[in-house]
Amino acid sequence: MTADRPAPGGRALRSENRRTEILRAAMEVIAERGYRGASLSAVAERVGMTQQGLLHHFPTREALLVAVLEARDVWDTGATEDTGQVWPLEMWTYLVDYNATRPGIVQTFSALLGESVTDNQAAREYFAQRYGMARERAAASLRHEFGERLPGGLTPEEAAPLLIAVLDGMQFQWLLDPGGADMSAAFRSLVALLGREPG
Amino acid sequence: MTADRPAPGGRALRSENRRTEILRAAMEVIAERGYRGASLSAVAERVGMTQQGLLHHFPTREALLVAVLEARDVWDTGATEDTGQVWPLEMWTYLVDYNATRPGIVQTFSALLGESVTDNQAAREYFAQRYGMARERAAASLRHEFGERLPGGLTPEEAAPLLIAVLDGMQFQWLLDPGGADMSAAFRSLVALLGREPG
DNA sequence: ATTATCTATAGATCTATAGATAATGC
DNA sequence: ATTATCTATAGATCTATAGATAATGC
Repeated sequence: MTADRPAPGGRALRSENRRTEILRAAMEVIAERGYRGASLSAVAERVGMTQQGLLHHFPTREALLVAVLEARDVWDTGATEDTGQVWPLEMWTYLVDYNATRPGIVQTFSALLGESVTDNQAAREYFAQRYGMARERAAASLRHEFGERLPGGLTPEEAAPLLIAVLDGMQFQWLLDPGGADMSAAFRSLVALLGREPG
Repeated sequence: MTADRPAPGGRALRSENRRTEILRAAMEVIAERGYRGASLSAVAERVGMTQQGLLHHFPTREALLVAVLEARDVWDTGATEDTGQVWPLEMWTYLVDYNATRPGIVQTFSALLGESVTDNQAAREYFAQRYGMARERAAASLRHEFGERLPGGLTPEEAAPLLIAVLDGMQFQWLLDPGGADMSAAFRSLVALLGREPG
């Protein structure tokens, strides 16, 4: 539908569109087979070109993976990153609800997370850095919302990893059994636990 | 050290030992490269045999994966499964502490969990069933420990997925940054949140 | 001229089958 | 006889390079 006719605009713009199509296809194939299983041919076929043609846009397979990871960063953290603003806790709830509407992308990144603990260096660095930032951001949100002391005597820094862990852990439970595990409800349960009289 | 001399016992016993060696090697290679990346040759080389020799013990690559998954079941759930006994909540804490002493195995199963959301049917079925059981078991533990009402008005069934999610989510954070994320501490924090006056 | 894409292909793998050989245990 | 293991090999892939061809835009 989109790729049939030549796109308008100059060469550079058309090439950019093509890259975007390839990235989308790569994410689909990674969701289905993981990065290890995502061959260049499989991605190329989905875009309607040859594997060698794909390598014109991404010179190596690794470059394609890195581009996928960077693409996620762009629309996931978006503008908030630069500004350094504190996310209200509500923003996290919104993020979970949003993720619940796009299982494909959640699946892509859950598969990549799994591979990041193996010898996939690009994925490992990406996720290691990402989690560091996520924990900091979560701690800031919790402090902003609840102050220095949370229930159970927890500090925001102690509770932050829990918040991130619940997000990730629930993604797996949900992907494996969408009817049996409710990401949004689980996250709200955690917020309910945290949003009480400190003690 | 162990594999150099012929093992004592009959043929069947020696074959069983061999299978065990192969399984251990397979888990190591899966930890390093994921299941997709774990070639029969790589596993065989680690045991000191050829890939074709390995296929004598496990007729297909898939059979080897299934055996790895079953092996985990044996010593993970062990005897508790059959008896149907309720785990005290302390048992979960003990499990986390134990896992913190064996990063290799945690890595193997985190990698497999990642692949389970892709088209790896054996892993998917294994983990889907495993999580169903884990949530039930967690709910029973929570009910036994805290009764019908937990803080935040949560029921044991609502809190159970959180407990499992924190276990899994923290494993990833810990594997990616052992110094920056403390699995045991995080789990204890969750227990602290749950073990308070219900409201 | 530059860019996008293709055909051809080298060089590495990978899984699995076929069949030979050596060692073991009744 | 049975079991464990090996050599040889078929048949599929996979990534990446080389070089040709067509289309685009200054």
